[in-house]
Amino acid sequence: MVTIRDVAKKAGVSVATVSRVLNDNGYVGADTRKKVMKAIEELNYSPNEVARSLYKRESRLIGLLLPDITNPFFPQLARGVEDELSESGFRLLLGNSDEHVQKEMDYIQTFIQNNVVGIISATNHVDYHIYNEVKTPLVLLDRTTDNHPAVYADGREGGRLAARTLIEKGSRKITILKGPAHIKPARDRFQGAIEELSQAEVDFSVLSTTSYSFEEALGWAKELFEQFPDTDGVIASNDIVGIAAIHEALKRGKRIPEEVQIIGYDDIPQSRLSYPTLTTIRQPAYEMGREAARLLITMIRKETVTQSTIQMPVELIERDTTRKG
Amino acid sequence: MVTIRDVAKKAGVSVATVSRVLNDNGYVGADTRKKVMKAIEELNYSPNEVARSLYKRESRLIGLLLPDITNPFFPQLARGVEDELSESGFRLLLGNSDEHVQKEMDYIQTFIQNNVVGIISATNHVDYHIYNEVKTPLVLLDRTTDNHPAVYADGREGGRLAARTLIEKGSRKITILKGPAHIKPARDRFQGAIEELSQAEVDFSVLSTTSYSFEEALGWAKELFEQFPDTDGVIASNDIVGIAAIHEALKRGKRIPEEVQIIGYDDIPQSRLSYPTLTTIRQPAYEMGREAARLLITMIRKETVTQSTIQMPVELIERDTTRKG
DNA sequence: TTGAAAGCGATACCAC
DNA sequence: GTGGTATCGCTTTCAA
Repeated sequence: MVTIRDVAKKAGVSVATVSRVLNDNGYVGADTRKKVMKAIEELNYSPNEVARSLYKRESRLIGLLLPDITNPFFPQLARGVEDELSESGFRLLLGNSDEHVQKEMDYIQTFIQNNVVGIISATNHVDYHIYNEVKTPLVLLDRTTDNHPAVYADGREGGRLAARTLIEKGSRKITILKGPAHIKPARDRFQGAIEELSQAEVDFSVLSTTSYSFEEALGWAKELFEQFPDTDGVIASNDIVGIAAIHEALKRGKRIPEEVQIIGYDDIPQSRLSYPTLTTIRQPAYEMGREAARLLITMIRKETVTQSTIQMPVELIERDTTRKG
Repeated sequence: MVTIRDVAKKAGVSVATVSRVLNDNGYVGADTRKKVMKAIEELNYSPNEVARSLYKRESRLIGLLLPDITNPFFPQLARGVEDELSESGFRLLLGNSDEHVQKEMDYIQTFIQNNVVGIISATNHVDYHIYNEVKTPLVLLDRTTDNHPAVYADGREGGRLAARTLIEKGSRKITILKGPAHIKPARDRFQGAIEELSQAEVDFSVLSTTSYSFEEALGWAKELFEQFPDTDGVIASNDIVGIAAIHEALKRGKRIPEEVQIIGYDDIPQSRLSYPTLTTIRQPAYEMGREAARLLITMIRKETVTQSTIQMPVELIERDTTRKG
C-alpha cells in the first residue's frame, strides 16, 4: 500500500506538504506542487479514506436503508439517490431492513460506526426512538414523521386520483385492495381512495392484503375475484398487485377495460409491459431519490434548508386498463 | 461520541483491557470484564469501525459492483449477496457501473480506499486491467474470466435448453433475440441457442438488440413481429424482452402459445405475473448471490477454496407461453 | 512556504 | 491479569 509518506519521501517534501496539495488548501509553492503531483502519479497513490475519515470524524459515505431492494419500486429510489450522491463524491452503504426493527437498528448502528455523513431511510420504523438519537443528517424517503426532513409523494391525493379515475370512467362496483397496514404510504393511499369512494354513488368493497410480495400477489388477485366476482373496477395497492389482477381477470375471461377496469400504483417500469398496459398512479421514484439526496447534501453542507419536507406530485398515467375518454 | 477511553475511565481500567473484552481475546478477570460490560452498557458505547479499520488495515465492508440495480435481475443477486454477508457481519458498499469503464474504475478505487475486505463484481469490464491490480479477494458474479473466481450460471446450456424447448414443442420458424453484444452471458445464451437451432430442422432468424432496458423492450418486440411476421417461436434475450414480446403478440391478435410460443430468460419474479405466464430459463439469481458471498468469505478467511469457479445450473420453468407436453 | 508533531479511536505488543 | 504505549495513514496547528 502506497501511503502519504511514500509520496513525501519520493517528492522530497514532508507529509504536511503532500496533504496540502491533496486537499488543495494552505500555501504550496508552484514547483513543490509539481514535484508532489509527479510523485503521486508515479506511485499511483490514492489517499486512504479510512485514515482521513478517522481524523476528520466524517467519511464520504452515506447510509441508505431500504425495506427490500427486491421490490421494483426501491431500485428506482436507490438509483436516484446514488446518481445524485455520486456526482458529489459520496458513496453508498446499503442495507435492506425487511421492515424488521432489529435489522434496521443494526444498520443504523453500522452507519454510525462507519462515520457516515448522512442517512437516507425508506423504512417503516422511522418513529422508532433510535432515529431520534441519530446525530448525522437524516432524510426520510417515501416516509414521513413530524420530526425529520422527508421526501415523499402525495399518497392521499394518489388514492383519491385512483378512485376518481375509476368512477369517472364508469366503474360502479369497485374493489379496493388495501396495502399492508403497517406501511404508512399504503395507508395514505387507502385513505384517499376511501374518501373519494365514500362520497360517490358507487358500491365498493375492501380486501386487505398484508404484503407486496410477488409470491402473494397472485393470491390476492384470485381472492379478489372470488370474493367480489361482480367487481368492475379494481384499485390495486401497487403495480405488482395490479399486474397480478390483470392476470387473474384475463384468466377468468373478463375483458379489460370493458368489464373490469384496473388501476395500479407506483408506475414501475414493467407496468408498461403488461397486456393490456396498466393504468396507474405514478410516483416519481427516481426523482424522489435524487431529491432526497439533494436535500441531504444541503444539510450536510450546513447550508440553509429552505424546505425540509418535500412532497412530490403524483400523476395519473392513463394506459389500457381503464376506458378512454 | 463515546470512545474506548470514556469506557475505560468509567470502568476504572485501561483502554487495553476494554479492547480485550470487546474483542474477547487475551486474559480478562471475571469481575473486570463485568465492570467493563457495565460501563459499555451505561455509556451505550459501540466501537468506531473506522479506527479499527485503520489499525487492522481492513474493514468489514464488501464492495458490490452491479451494472444497474434497476434491471430486475440484479436486485435478486444483491439480495442474495447481502443476506449471506450480513450473517457474517459484513456490510455492503454499493455501486452501479452502468457498464461504464470509468464508473467501474472509480468504484473499485473507492472500495480500496475504504479498506474493503472483498469485492463482488457483476460488471462487464472484468478483463480490464484494473481488476488484476486488485489485491483484495474478488469474486465475479454472473460473469467470468480465466483469472478470477466466479459464480455464474450456465448460459450456453440455458440457450440450448431454450431452443430445444421451442423446437420440441413444435415451433418451426423461430426468431431469436440476440442480447447486447458486449455482455458475455448474453453471448453465451445466444451461442447455445444457435448451436441447437442449427442442427435442427427449423427455420430461424436473428434480431439483434442492444440493451435490456424497459424503454426499449417494446421496441424490440415490435420490430420482431414486423420483420418476421410468421414467427411461431420467440427466444427472448431475457424476461423483460420476453414479457414485451407477449405484449406485442397479443396486441397483434396472435394466440399464445398456439400461434407463437415465447420463452424468456432469467425467471425474474414478474414473469409469473404476466398473462399468459412466461415460460423461461431460470437462473437462480438469489442463490448465485449467496454463493458468491460464501465463496468470497472463504477467500477472506483464507480457508482453502475447493472450487473457485462455481457454475450454477439453469432450469426450464414451463409456464403458459409454451405448449403443453 | 514548509516541516515537526499532535492527534483521530482503536489494537496489540511488551512489561510488570 | 492488567496497563502503558507505539502504531495504523491522514489532517492541521504551530513554529520556523
